Amino acid sequence: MRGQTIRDVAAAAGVSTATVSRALAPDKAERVAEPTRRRIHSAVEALGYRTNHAARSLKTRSTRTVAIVAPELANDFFMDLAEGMEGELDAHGYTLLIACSANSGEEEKKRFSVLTDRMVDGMVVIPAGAQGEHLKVMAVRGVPVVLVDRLVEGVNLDAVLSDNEAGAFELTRALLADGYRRIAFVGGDITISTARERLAGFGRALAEGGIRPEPDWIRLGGMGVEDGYRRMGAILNFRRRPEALVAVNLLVHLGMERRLLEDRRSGERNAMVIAGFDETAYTPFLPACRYTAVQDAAGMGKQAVRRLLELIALKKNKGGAEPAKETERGRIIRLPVRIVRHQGAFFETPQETRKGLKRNKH
Amino acid sequence: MRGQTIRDVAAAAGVSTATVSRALAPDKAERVAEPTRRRIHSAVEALGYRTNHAARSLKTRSTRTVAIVAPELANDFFMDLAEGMEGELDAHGYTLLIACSANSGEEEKKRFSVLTDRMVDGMVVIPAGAQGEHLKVMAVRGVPVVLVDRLVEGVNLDAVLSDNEAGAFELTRALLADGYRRIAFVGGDITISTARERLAGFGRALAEGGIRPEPDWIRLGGMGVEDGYRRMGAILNFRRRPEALVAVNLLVHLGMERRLLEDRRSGERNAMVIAGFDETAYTPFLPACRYTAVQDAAGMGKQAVRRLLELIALKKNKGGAEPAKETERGRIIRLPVRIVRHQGAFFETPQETRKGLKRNKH
DNA sequence: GAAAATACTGTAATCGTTTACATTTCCTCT
DNA sequence: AGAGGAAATGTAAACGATTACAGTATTTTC
Repeated sequence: MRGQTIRDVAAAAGVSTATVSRALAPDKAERVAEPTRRRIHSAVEALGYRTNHAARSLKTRSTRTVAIVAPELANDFFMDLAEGMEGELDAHGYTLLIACSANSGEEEKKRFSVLTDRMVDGMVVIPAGAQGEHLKVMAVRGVPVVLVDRLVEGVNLDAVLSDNEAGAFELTRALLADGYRRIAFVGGDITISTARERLAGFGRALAEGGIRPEPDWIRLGGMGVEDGYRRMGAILNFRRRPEALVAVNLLVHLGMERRLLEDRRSGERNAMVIAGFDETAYTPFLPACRYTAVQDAAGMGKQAVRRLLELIALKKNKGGAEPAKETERGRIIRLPVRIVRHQGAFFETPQETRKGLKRNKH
Repeated sequence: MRGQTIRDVAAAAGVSTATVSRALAPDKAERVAEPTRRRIHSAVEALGYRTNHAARSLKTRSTRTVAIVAPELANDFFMDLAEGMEGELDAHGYTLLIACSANSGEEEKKRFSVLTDRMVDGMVVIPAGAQGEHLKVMAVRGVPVVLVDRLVEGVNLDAVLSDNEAGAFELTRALLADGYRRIAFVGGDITISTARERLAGFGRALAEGGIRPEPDWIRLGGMGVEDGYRRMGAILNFRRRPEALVAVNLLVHLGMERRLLEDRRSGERNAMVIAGFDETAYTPFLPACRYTAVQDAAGMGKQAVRRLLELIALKKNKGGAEPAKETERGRIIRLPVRIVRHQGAFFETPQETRKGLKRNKH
């Protein structure tokens, strides 16, 4: 069992190793006469031959492997993304390697070097921060990279993003359409492109609705659960509270809901509604959740992989001499988000819900 | 930049390639004189040499890569597991490959063959079903495999499991201690070891509490959200309802909560509480959730990797002639679960909660 | 019908390591 | 002092594929 080589197959099929190699090549439809090909394939079958990828990689300088580098693995968005990637990769005979940057640029850098050592053909990166010196290095070295979820300052790498601006815009507009006028924006690290875009969409919707944004109601800062929790706490202390809130992302949203839940447990009856990004199997249980802008994470993974495979092919053809023409770099693919309406768990009955709201119907 | 080989390093350091190779070997502390080693390392530094893993793998027949095969990627348990694995692997200079079996044994088999082709050194598998002919093949071929989460009939592979019996036992006992007497068990595909063990723990707790289980209240069948939803529907139609429910797993639990949420939306005020397995960031929002038995998924990943690395080392030493001595196979590691009490979101105030329950304090 | 193009196959060098075996040097021991 | 051994290093043959180049048979072209 140990060690059926291409030579054994060649012998069994009565051809040379070159022919076997050609008959078995994955992408290039090498010209091998049909009968020969059949003979080779049955020899392969009979001997149980399996091509040795290490040897192949050594020669071809490619591994048919791409990596995903994410700040953390335990994260809904990431999982869906990975699942989307895996599907698309598998269809092209590639395998997925995963690495976790633990939310640190330093760690991210280390992973990159390990991964390039392993000769991954390319990588999809969810950047850990807003900076990316190390990413620039990749770009220069000519390692195919596609960013996902957010952009990084100072490097023009290809990226697959959601249409964040439109998402936040639609979300806010939906709230406006429901009659809410006093709307706040919660959370968001403004150094991160995603947060900026979403805030921009929020602003545009307000403007379009003829509403002057209240400065106090734009509570920026942070992208984590804790941040949402704290910002919500601050808002609850306002004498003049907003009726509706747009959360910058899922984690912030979650923190906000947590805070509201506590408040409710201590007897308060707040009727604020939240519009946020992304949904999970648990969204129906979020007490205040009214709208979500759902990113197509799996689709993003698929697109990212497609683009990455393009880059890989491109590089192979150009022999890697130049680190990919600048003109072709920095392409950004935007995927639309889907707005979904929810019945927050607090709104037990439509009656209660309506009662709880102070709508200013216009 | 393209192609600094070990030969270049050898030349720069004034030694032979063999010495360089030895100085750079990862595990075996090959004997190389200290000054030479230093010279080599500075040459490596100076040239920016990076070892070519494809070449190394070709010679050593190992890739320092292990794979995780899971039924689906988008799953809380899996993510934590993967994160645990990744950490432990990284510490040993290994990388993680992920593959998705899409809940199909057929697909799982395919993945196995792709992975062994890629020469992963071993794999951690969350089995897709209860059968595992293909897994048996692995065992025979001598590919190191560690199962996680559940056992598979007819193969005695190593496995890392939670102490499911104890978990269900403690969960049920906690309910009993709270005064609940009418307790049901919901969901569970009895061909799956995990479900069997949990049901057994449930039964033992009832027995110990001197309670004769009501046959109608053991609603087996399925391990998914849909199953929980349906079973819960059936239970709600009983004339004689249980006061508390033990869910076989997180998905079933989730389905049950969904059903309850709907019921509540239509005006019902049910006061049933649920005890289930695993918790997520969303657990505080689950309306009826009173207790959870939390598996240490990350810990399981870590343990699985440890055992896997042991198996890999073992195999290397024995030269892979025999497919690992039977006596050493089939080791099972059980990790304890942690019982956590929750404030289901339905129980707005302790008063309401108490009112809602028909307790039979003894 | 000869030349040129085409289709298929073979020969053998090569990718960059590892490692068995050989060699050299330098102790240690009787 | 010479044998025996240990320690450090070197030599060179693999590992198992790919592919440039070359060769042969079969068409196509004019």
